[in-house]
Amino acid sequence: MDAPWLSADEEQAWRAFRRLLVALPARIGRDLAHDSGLSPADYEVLSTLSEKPDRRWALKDLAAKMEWSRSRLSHHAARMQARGLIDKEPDPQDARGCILHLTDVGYRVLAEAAPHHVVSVRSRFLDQVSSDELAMLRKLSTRIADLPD
Amino acid sequence: MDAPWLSADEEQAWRAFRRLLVALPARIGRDLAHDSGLSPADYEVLSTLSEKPDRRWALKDLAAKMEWSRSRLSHHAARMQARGLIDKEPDPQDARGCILHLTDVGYRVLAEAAPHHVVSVRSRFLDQVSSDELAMLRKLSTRIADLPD
DNA sequence: GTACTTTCGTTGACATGTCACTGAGATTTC
DNA sequence: GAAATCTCAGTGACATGTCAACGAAAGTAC
Repeated sequence: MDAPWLSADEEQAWRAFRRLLVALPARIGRDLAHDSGLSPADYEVLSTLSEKPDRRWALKDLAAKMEWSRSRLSHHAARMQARGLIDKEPDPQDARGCILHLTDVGYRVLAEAAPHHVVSVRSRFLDQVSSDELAMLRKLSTRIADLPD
Repeated sequence: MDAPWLSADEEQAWRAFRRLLVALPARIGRDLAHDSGLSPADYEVLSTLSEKPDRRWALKDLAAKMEWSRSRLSHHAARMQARGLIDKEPDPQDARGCILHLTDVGYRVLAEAAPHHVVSVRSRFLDQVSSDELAMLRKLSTRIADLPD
């Protein structure tokens, strides 16, 4: 086939980057589970909920904010509710809706997890890149992630 | 808590990079499934197998090469075998062992998938970064991925 | 206000990956 | 060469995520 192909440089860069795409989240996720018993998904839900002053967020809005499907968040919220990390309230604005609320337990778990997680992100990622590299990576990440799906 | 925390720059860079970590594999994986009916894991197995002249690889060596657990590869190979993409042979060197072999069907599926996949990787990733950025990304990725687990 | 359409959260079936364990077969040690 | 140890592939239970449905409730058009 006279397919479009990758140059040696592109091939090696893509391979190296793919390794990073797999290894970095795996390592940070493992740290998180070890330190706090939370999955990366748990942490994302808890930390996003905690951003709102009343620790409440409509399911659909939280799903949109995290770029999750509503189905995924519905499943995950059910599991987190069973563990007491969040609870659900009816939405007074919309009888179909559902408000997720970070419980005190959830907040304490998050508060305990956060500093360990920051150490993990630092040691496994931030400490390894220069500020120039970090700035470039940020621009590049935003540019690519902002492309249409 | 007087926890170690992230600066605004670090925080934004980490957020942007996390978006990329999620979005890029998802998009390329969706393209792959749409174009070829293969998952990213399928593609990685097929393409790695195809690198050997005889299209054969011992399960443990293939798992090590791809940095997968043997359990994961065992499960995945069983599914791929059921679809006729690969088959399994006893290892003449080691009666515990298992040789995975890319079938003709698997090879054809890979050959059909590859050019589409290259287009996808190009349009969603390579075309979006300059050669300087790509070189930096490669160095940075290798440096981080090579850290101990 | 009544039908059509859209949105919301949930559900169930399914695919994938992890983990702990197993039995068969190598390898090492003495 | 027998016994202890390690390695290999496979397995089952489980957690997570996707997808296509669904019923209920809003929103829209007429």
